[in-house]
Amino acid sequence: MQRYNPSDIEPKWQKIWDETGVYTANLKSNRPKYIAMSMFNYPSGAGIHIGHAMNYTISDVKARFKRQQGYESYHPVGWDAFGLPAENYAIKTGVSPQESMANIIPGYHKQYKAMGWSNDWQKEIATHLPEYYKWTQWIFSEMYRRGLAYQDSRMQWWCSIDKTVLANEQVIDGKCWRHDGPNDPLVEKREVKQWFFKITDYADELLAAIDQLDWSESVKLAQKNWIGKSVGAEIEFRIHNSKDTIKVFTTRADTIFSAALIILAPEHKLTKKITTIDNQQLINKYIEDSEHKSEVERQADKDKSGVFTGAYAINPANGEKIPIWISDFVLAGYGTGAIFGDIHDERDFEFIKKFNIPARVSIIPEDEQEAQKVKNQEYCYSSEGILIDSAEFSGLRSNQAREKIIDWLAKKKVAKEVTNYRMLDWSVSRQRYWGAPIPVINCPKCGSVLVPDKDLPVILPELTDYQPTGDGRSALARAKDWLSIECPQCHGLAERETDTLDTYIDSSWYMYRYFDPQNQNNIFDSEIVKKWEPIDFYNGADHATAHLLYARFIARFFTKIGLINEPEPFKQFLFNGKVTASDGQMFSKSKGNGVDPLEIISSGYGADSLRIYLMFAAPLDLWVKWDSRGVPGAYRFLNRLWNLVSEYLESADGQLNDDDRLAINQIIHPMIKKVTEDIENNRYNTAIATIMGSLNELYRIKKNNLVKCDVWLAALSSIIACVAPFAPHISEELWQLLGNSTTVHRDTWPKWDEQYLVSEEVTIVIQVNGKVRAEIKMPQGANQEDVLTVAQKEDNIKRYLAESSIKKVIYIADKILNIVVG
RNA sequence: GGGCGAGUGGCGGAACUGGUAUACGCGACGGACUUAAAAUCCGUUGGCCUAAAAAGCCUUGAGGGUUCGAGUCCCUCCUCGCCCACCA
Repeated sequence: MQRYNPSDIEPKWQKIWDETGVYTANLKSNRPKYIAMSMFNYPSGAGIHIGHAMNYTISDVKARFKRQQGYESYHPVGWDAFGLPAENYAIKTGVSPQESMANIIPGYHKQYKAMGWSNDWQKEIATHLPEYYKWTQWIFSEMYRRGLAYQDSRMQWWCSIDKTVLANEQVIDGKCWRHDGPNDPLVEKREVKQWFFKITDYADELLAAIDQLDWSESVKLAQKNWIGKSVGAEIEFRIHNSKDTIKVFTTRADTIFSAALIILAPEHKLTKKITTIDNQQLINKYIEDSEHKSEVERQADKDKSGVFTGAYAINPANGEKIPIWISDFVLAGYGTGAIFGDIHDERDFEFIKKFNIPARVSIIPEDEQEAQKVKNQEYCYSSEGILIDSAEFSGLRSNQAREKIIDWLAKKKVAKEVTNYRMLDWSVSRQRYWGAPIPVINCPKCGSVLVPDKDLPVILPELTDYQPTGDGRSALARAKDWLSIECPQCHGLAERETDTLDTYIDSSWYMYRYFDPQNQNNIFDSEIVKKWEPIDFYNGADHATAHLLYARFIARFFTKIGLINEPEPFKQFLFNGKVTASDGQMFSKSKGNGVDPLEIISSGYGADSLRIYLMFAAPLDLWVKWDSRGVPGAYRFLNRLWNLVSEYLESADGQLNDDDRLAINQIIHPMIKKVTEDIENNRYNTAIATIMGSLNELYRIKKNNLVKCDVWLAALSSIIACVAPFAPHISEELWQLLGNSTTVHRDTWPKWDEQYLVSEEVTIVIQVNGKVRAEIKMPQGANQEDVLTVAQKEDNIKRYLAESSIKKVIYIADKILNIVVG
């Protein structure tokens, strides 16, 4: 037989799989279903890199494993094609994004196939195609019709390079996520009219459902923090000599009696109105400064700054007159944009001390000495404690007083219980070209009017100039023919909306389109989706918060409108690690340290070796440092498997004695069990290690005893089937060489036989006082007395027992005998 | 600053609910094959002690504790990584 040469067999099988459609999922099958997928890819001119190889192999192994187990297993493929890179490329070169995508995507097909991923190409989707974004637009319309999409003017992050609005999560360390280099500018704030999805309506249920998810813990936590629920009270303060009132949000209503001042965010609506003439100049300057101050500067500048407005508020709890200040550490976007400051909060404490604002203490610890220090205001006491100087609430514990004080203020109609979320509504407008146009017509008479469903999709017109207009509108404002349209309501002259939808919308529902990619009349056939939902396995190394949260939101929305049944789209989510360069640095184009999977494949090692290496190097949730010697190591393993099968095929027919038969079975069956459980539990590295170990043991046995017989055939078949999810090409080749006429990739997963999991003879470790002193062989299931009797005959044990007496014996069946002597 | 996670050979990493620490792979060393090299195959490989073996001692970031027995549980400390970061 020939030597193992991946360059021959890999392309051969890829072609055959393509032609025979082994990986085409029958969505109407009666088999149990399984769908495994990784976050879909953004096609760029660079092609796939080693990180993609990692991500997609993880879900491919899962899909293949289930397919071999007899599931109708679906490993879908699609393209997250809308987004800025293709548009920026278009601006630079004049090549339309539509054309770039048409050029780029076929290259990805080749690369995906070269990696041996078992994608179902018949159901491929791409978000930039009108047949897809028609339904992205439809989702917007449905949201609008149900009151979950609205338009509002907001201060928004603005990237001066891309000339577009950014969502909060697209601002990283004060810079645009696409331009975060040292020379890139900081983001600015601009008032922009935006479309929003009311995700905050779902905040509570999105939060509540997190605990039940079978997801990586770190991601669950990130989601919780992102939603950021906090329960407290909104308390209303009258302004002295004015009819206006200021509402503040607090989670510590129990500290209200020590309120020393009110602090407003500089952007707060009342700031300018209440400022007294004497203070106007300073206040205006402060507001102006903080507008220009970037988020980075605000954060870097931990030192508290602020200006007194000259106005006073009345504490509704005790009638005290307290000053109103402004400071940029108070965030306009959270709560009411105003707080009451008191000595029991670290930040307020700092502020009060810095500006010498009179303050007093209302919570003290139980310890008398400490209480005295707190009363002397030596440090900030922000923990729970006992109330003092708090009228009828004095003496209560702070955690109990909290609710009582809110009730009391509520009766006076100056407070109510409120829940706040860190998460804001989802800004879905983008002033960019390369996205799904928002299906809205702006009519001078009727205002915003939805494009009727029958006119969807609103096709994105091709342009010659893709540069945003710079006035805040996308390049679509230049497409005059496209822009002007008759209003569907009054039939007067109107204009189309020039904003496009955030690409996170495209990716928040794509998993459902996979089940019915060609449907022209509906977003998808609910019956099919209800059969296939939820996604059984999902993985990725990015997007722990935004994408997953938005997908969960859309799934809940779909559930409410009856399209699907499962409010949670992803049953299991694995947040896998990334691959970095050997020095731990991220791969990047600018560093030129990238590793090209296709180069490794074509260098002769093949995709199978690359796949094995990536899955073997470390547990899936750890980051892997690329090691160029890893792939050759994986290749050696596959080569050993190849050579063993070759030798078997060239050997003569024969019989094995009972001992050898048993020995081989006792290698293979535990392996099957371990590999099955490990893949199930996403422990691919130990699954591969187990197969390697078994192969090594078979090598030890084969020396004199390799003959063509049922036991060897079964052993080799099992090992090939177990390798198949990781190394699909070599296993298919060897499978066929062993005489099979059907593929190894369907219905071939071996079962283990319990009788071979235990051996008749076991090794028992003999310890004296917890230290290993001997090993003895005993029949499986021997009792303590027998083991002890045999152990006492061991020379080394005798030495230890000679001078002391046995005080106690601990026996763990078939494992350990510990003799305690004194 | 807050939260989460992790520290195991020269390296990546194993170790089930406390029960033979270092599986598997890489690297290194020795041998076979070869004119030679690569590839392949066989063997050795935590440290100390030893010519070698046996026996023994030490070893899972540091220190302490619980236990017959601790990488695993508890306490204190150190280091690293990731995420969030003035959210009232």
